[in-house]
Amino acid sequence: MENKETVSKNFIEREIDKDLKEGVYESVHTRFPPEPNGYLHIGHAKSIILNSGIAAEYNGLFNLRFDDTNPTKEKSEFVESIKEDVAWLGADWGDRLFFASDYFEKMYEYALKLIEKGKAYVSSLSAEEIKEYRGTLTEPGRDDPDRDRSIEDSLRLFKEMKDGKYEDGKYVLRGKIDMKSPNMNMRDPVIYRIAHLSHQNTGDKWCIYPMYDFAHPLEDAIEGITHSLCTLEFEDHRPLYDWVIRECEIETPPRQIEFAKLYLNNVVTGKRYIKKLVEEGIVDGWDDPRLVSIAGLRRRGYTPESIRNFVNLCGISKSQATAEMDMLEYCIREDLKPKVKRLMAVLHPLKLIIDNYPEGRTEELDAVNNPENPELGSRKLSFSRELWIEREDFMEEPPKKYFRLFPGNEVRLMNAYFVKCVGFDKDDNGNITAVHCTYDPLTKQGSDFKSDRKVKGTIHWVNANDCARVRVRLYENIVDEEKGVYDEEGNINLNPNSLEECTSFAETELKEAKIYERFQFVRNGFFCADPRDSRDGAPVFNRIVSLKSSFKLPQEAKI
RNA sequence: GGGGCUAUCGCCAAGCGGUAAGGCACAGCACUUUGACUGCUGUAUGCGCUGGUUCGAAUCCAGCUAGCCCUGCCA
Repeated sequence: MENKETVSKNFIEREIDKDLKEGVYESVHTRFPPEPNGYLHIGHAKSIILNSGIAAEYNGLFNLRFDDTNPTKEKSEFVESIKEDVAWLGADWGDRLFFASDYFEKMYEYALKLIEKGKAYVSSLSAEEIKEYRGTLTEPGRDDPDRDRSIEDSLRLFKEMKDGKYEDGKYVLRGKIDMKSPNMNMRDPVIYRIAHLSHQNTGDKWCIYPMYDFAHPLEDAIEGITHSLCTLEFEDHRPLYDWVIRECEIETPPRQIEFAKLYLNNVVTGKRYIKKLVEEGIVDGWDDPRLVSIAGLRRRGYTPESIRNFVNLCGISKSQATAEMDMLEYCIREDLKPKVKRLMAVLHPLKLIIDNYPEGRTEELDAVNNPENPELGSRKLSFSRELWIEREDFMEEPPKKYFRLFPGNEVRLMNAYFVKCVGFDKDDNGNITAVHCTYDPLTKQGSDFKSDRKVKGTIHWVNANDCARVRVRLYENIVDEEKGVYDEEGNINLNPNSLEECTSFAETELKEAKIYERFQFVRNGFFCADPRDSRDGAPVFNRIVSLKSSFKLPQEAKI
């Protein structure tokens, strides 16, 4: 179900075509370089799918590389979760799983080379002083007092930094470029810093670590990356990227191309905010189904195909894009439509009594699992005098154009009979407790019953005497749509109704639902069971997407 | 006297000098054993603004305006 009909190429593909045509590169090699400091979210999915997709499209290679050059933020626990998510999305890195930290030795040698060429020097300025010397956006910076330190001195000092002779912050290695550059990144960027910390991959072997701007181009070069695709905020870094490549005299220079990040409307994506939600126990964790982390989407029931399709649908450009949830939901609907069984269940039950159906009698009915896909087979349904139907499928006083059950009206019970409402029971509080109807045996499903009797509504039901009790979690938007995601103080607007768990009834088949197996049930949703959401061994179903309904109840109508 | 990038329908997005693709969303009709799905129809005389070049401009030029990013020993 991939949208392979790429009518026109995106701007990155056009650039690559040009490079290939001009012989700049002979083949294509891309990479996804996450820092292992957190969980992946929908935004990362775009990069993963773009990078791996480009490689596949051009018969090239794709690497997964952990950009672990800062031990203060990285943890190995994230490495596994990232690998899992990338693999789940279908990106294939083959045997090319790398760690930037594996190149520390080579990077160190390149740094030595820069010092020897007079292109880098050891600075003894403090962090505050460096900031002060850097100038501002509108004022040029001033030269570092150590800028003209001799090559021999810098070499000695840098080696001593590496040997652990100095405490954190004492010295720093800086590239010698241009303190007056309008591009802040070019004002003698720090290239190496001292950090006496245990690294998740290299342990205590190093106490100096390269900065991103120095490390990243070298990582790309070492792996033979041709096209280094990253997000827009690195555009200003490209001159520095190219500077490193040039000064380190890389024979086959990789090329950095930037694209716009993907944001989703009305969802919380900021790591800081998600962390707060997790810490305050508002959500279960990083994989809470209400979040758009890859793990959350997976648990919520999204398929990798649906996410890939979504990313492709969004497209690649350089203008800031905020996609709507509707598009993501469309993609999961499209993907699941032909793949899942369509079972029945009722979320908010109301008793339906068929007055003219013999008491104690039970019959079996056949039901096709998915009319669009015969391969999914059929199942048996049990039918008897008392059923559960959806509360909103009955109205005492229906508004105009309501064509489900109301006194005097006839509807079809899906996969069963026509049924005509003949009355209803109310308790002392005026609540409807049961609906009475009569059925017409001639209208049994599958029979060749024909008549000019038109029935406009078809409703779902389950046998009250033989059905599964299931729990369903209904997810609403995690934020208040009216107010937007954040208020003026930066607090998240939480919708208190973002999660509703209700006890419902479903076909018995759902009781033994396999993990991650998806069903389409009740007139309004796709559902998915996740092992973490099980209660007493029974699966809890998550409603992941609403189907569209063109009938909206009037506001004042009561159900 | 900062620099870089972006600007085409409510949301994405094609277009690359020859007279505005497509998808999502929305609306209407038809069909229907899910008010779903499917099918058909409709939706920018307009491409941030103002000028200019041209037979012809969303596309080229000039000047504006708005938004995003950059002053980590983060990535």
